[in-house]
Amino acid sequence: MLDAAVATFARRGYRSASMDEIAEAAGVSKPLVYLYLNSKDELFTACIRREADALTAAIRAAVEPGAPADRQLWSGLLGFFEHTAAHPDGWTLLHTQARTVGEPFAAEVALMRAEIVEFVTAQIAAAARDTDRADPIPAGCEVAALAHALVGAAESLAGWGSGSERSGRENAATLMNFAWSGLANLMRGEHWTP
Amino acid sequence: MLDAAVATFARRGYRSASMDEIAEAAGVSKPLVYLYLNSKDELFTACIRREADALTAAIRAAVEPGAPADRQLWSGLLGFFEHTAAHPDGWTLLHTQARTVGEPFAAEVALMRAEIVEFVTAQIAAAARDTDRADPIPAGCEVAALAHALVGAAESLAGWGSGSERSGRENAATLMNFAWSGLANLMRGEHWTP
Amino acid sequence: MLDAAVATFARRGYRSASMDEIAEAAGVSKPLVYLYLNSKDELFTACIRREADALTAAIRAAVEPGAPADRQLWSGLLGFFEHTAAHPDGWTLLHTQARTVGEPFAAEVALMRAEIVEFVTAQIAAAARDTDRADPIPAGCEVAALAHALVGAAESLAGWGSGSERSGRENAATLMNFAWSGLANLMRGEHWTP
Amino acid sequence: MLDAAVATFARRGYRSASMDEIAEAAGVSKPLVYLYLNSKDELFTACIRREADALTAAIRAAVEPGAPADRQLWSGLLGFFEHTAAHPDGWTLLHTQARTVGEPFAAEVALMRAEIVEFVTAQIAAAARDTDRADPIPAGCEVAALAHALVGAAESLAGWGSGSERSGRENAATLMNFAWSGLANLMRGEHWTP
DNA sequence: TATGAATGAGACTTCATTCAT
DNA sequence: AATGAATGAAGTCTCATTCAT
Repeated sequence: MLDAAVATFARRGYRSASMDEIAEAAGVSKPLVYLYLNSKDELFTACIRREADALTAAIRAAVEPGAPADRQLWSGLLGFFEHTAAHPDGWTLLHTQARTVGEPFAAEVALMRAEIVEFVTAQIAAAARDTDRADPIPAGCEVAALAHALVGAAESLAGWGSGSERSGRENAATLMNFAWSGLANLMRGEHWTP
Repeated sequence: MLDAAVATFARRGYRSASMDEIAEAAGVSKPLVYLYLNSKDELFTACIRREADALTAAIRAAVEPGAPADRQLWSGLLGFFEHTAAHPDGWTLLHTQARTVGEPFAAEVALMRAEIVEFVTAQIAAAARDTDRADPIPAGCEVAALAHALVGAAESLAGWGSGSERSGRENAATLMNFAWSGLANLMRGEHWTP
Repeated sequence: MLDAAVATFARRGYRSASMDEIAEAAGVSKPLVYLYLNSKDELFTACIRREADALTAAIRAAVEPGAPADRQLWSGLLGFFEHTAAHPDGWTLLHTQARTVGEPFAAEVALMRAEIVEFVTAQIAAAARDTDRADPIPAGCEVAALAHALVGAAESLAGWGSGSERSGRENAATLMNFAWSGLANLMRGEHWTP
Repeated sequence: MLDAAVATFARRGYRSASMDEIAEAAGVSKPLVYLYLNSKDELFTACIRREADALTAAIRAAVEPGAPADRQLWSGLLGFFEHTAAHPDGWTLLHTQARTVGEPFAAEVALMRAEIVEFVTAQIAAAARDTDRADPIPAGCEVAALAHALVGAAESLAGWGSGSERSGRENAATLMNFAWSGLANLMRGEHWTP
């Protein structure tokens, strides 16, 4: 029943999706939906919560805990791309729809995103620690900004990949080449300056 | 009048924003809105179109046509970050709201985004041409993917910057260090492999 | 089970009381309610009928059959006030709720009220017969009207008494002083005229 | 428009009366009703308020300010009976329907009723003052109780009169004979005791 | 040109009522 | 005998859209 709701919300948005539509997609009657999930709000929250948990669980399951930072980031990205590709509706719900409805829902998603950014930040910081340089990252270019940029790039590729037939491996490899490699330079002291 | 519509749509979303609200925010009567823009759909389209044009124009105005690729990308990013920071409602409309409503509107935004991706792609390709290597970019890591990743990273930083007080220069510099530098490695033949 | 229904109907009204609520208050499942009493209408009717019968029975049990008219009226009023005070939900159901729903139910209550009015009328008529005057009650001031007035006064005191802590004896005494005494004057030929 | 609402609410009750029904009775569309009176609650409140004001105004207009107490009571009763007979729906709304819906509405009506009881109380008290007896009314039989009884009797006759064709004069005369005359006895020291 | 006034259509939600067990 | 599970029908309210002025 949540499956139908996720699909409908993802395709039509919170406001445009009607409870009639969701109930029909689920193959049940509308009052039944209200019996299990008490209101449209609660239904939407349940959908978000389920998809967010599924995504973070997929990422957590993919990373290899003890591995070096680049290896961890790589496997996390792989998990991310594979899960979003396998659950496009869920991904649309989280990335596109939930942020437009209002505070309580956006906050739910922001929490999940913060968790992912946190993970990426930790890997970058770990890599920075491994360098022998005292101050590996230049001013105005904080780790958090780098992490945000990386996550944004991943989100963009996830959305783009769903159209064409890009594999998760390709997307993850692109990001590692693109970003991680840039980070390495940065930490070696090679900045780009205008 | 479009200003009021953009602000209202950005803050409340397409479905939640009522024509009453928009008319009141514009300080005119509702039938007048219908006189100039015939329906809610057309009004929304007009808003998207105006904001999209403004953003692409700002970017175009910022780049220096004859400059080297990295310089062009840098100035384009600067234009992007400064315009989105100066017009947060417009940016929210394009990035957050327009994609949730449905095909015709999402397509409008996709067109604009394609134009930006195109510009970035061109700069990367130009940089690749300047290299003396025969095949500067490895398979599965097409230029388009790199461009998409870069644009996504920029979008993410734009949204993030609005919360804190990050300047456009900082965001642009972060991206150049992060991404361009990675590209340079790539073109020198240094890949990251799992 | 009827107890729960009476309490719920009295407190919430016919329409607002839901069958769920009643079933829960009775501590049984909803289908069981439908098994014994086939519909909400029938359940309500059964409640009314039971409370009406209980009230008339209480009054009947209170009056002393052979006593003089004033004594009979007094004891009947006492029975009325004591029963309504002891069963406030039942009284609310009959007096306040049943009349608001519509014809079939209001008629049920009207029947009970007619019975009470009838009893009062009989006492007034008996008192009139005891007078030696030929025409003890003036035109336009029929016995039935007097009885209706007396019953209305009693109903009003019953509702009022439930708020404060008035005893049934006080209420009954008030009415006897107020009304019966006026009747006595009337039968002695002393009218009030504008 | 309020006329239609009063009629519908009086006949069907608050819960059973649908906004569709009211709008149709008023000969307008439902949204128009919502435009002027914002919700069912507010509409009901407006109806109650209007009818309550009309009734108290009618009574106030009927009494002759300087007249003796019995004369004032008589004319007040006359005003009451004539107004309720002329506006049976309004009377049903106030007396039967408004009390069953819930606190805010019942309170509105209770206020009006308190005003009427207050008026009656004042007349009885005035009459008591005119007596030369020190303590004209026996214990347990407070003026307030008498007033409540009298008002209840009037309400009962108002409801009864609407069925048959009793005139307001007849009803008022009945009450004066019935009650006022009893009061006179009371004040002369003639009690009824069991 | 500009608007006050009006409405058809559709949304969320509730509830009396019934099966299958 | 008793109930968990399910639904058709109906109700309150909102909103994009249009006239008459």
